[in-house]
Amino acid sequence: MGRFYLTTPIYYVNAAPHIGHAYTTLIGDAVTRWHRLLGDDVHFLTGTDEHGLKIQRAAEASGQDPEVFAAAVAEQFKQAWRELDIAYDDFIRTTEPRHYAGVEKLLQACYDAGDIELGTYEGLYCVSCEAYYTEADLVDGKCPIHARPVELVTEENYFFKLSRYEQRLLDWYAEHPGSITPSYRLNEALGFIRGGLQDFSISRQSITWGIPLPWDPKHVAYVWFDALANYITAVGYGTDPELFEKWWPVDAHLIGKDILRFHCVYWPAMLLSAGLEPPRSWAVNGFLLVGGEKMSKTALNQIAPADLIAEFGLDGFRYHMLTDVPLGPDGDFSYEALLARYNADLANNLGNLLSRIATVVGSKCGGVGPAPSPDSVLARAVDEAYAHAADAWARIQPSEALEATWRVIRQTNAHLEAHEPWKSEPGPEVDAILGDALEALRIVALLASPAIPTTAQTIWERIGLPGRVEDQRLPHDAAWGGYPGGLTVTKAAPLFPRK
RNA sequence: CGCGGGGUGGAGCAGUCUGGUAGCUCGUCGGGCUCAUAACCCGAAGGUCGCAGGUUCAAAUCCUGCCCCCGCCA
Repeated sequence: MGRFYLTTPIYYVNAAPHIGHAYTTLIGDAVTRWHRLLGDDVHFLTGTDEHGLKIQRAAEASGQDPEVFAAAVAEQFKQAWRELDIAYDDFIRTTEPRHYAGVEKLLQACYDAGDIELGTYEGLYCVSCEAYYTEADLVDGKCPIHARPVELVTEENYFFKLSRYEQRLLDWYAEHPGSITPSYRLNEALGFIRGGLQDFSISRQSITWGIPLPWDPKHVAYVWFDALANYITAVGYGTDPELFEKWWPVDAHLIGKDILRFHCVYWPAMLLSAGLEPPRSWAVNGFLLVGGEKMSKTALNQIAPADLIAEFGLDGFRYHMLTDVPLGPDGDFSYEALLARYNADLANNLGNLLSRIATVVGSKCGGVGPAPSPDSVLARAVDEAYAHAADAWARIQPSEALEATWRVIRQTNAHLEAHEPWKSEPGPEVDAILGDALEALRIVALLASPAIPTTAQTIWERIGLPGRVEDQRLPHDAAWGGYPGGLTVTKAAPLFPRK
């Protein structure tokens, strides 16, 4: 029991939500649901990043105020998360007053610490990246990422003196070696730091769509300084000291490998400068690939979660995303994998198990579920699965946790096969076997609920259990023997019809 | 010699740190069952663990060299 604060990146409102956003957000949702089951006081934060030149221009192009433009896209994200049953506790938008207040305080704190200084910057700037490039970076004189022309920009900027933090960051990571997972991402961050850190520009005069610097309002905060701060402004930095005291430092930032540098180098340095603690951990996931190919935003957008949900159900989609895409390496999304996973794990194993149990309980026990036997061989299987799953959830590895959980389902199918209760006359022996199966199913529903909350609740009710799965408490309610017996078991339509 | 990760039966992965009969899921084939969503259970085939050397009684695992793939380099 404790408190658990987890964040997703805040998503930039230049694009509508796509399956890549959904992937990261689903991991956060499942992991925080697990922590709620543990009884932790959970805070799950997501949100939108709404400032910057790209948004300013996109808004102008569509003839809208940036506020209106950003608000519309932010609403799309909220809608997408509703459709995926994302149980976030807070959704921060960088245009909110609380964020302005917090960013101003953070800027001022770093400025007062002497870590922000005025300088001049001239460089080749890509509007899409909101980043400067060197000649060597360019491909055919154009931005290597967007293949768009860069602009020569000269302006007076404020710089954050990141160069002063090289040793402090190395020292901090030496004391917190497990803070970045997978561990090779820590190596990347360390390699980057050891390579020498350069001060980075934190303000722009050329932009109006942003947060003005408190001591020099001609300048607007550079988008990364602004965006990263969301993790503290959302929990009261600058507005509610008591709240901030409760939640900071964050337990885990969920990030993509593309933003490792900003999150694991810039961000802790900014926090140290402001006298705040760095995050406790970062979990870095790879990109979502389609058919093994790195995909563009356009390709990402062509995969509509809504269509997949219509075909496979919300939990079918959630399960696939959490199972087939292990956190760390690049994941591969494919329709074929989704279909195979759905049929094998959800229809054939989990769904079919409930069906066969319900039928036999109906025929051999009059539809009343018996209690399990205390010394069932399944009890040990469940204990092992719980231990493994709990460990995996703690390491933010949903695929591993679910794999451990699904082992119980296979073992329960085998257990039924070994004793063939459908062949026996009703009696204590049959009751014990079916009680064991019902108990295994109860615990599976509980352990799988962070991934497939709706289905877990349905199973719970079909086997006659009262209340909500989400109100159970781990580890107590995952212990063998919790199914009381004497409950009505309902036979109904398959949970996951085969496709 | 920029830094780092990886190459294991058809596919995706574990095992490598702490050498000792190569494990898991899917797929394929055979059998069983017929309670169940043509589902479930059991069994089998299939790998010289990237290549070449070395250490050792014994190497996927340790050492050396090479090939290939990938990530990071503001």
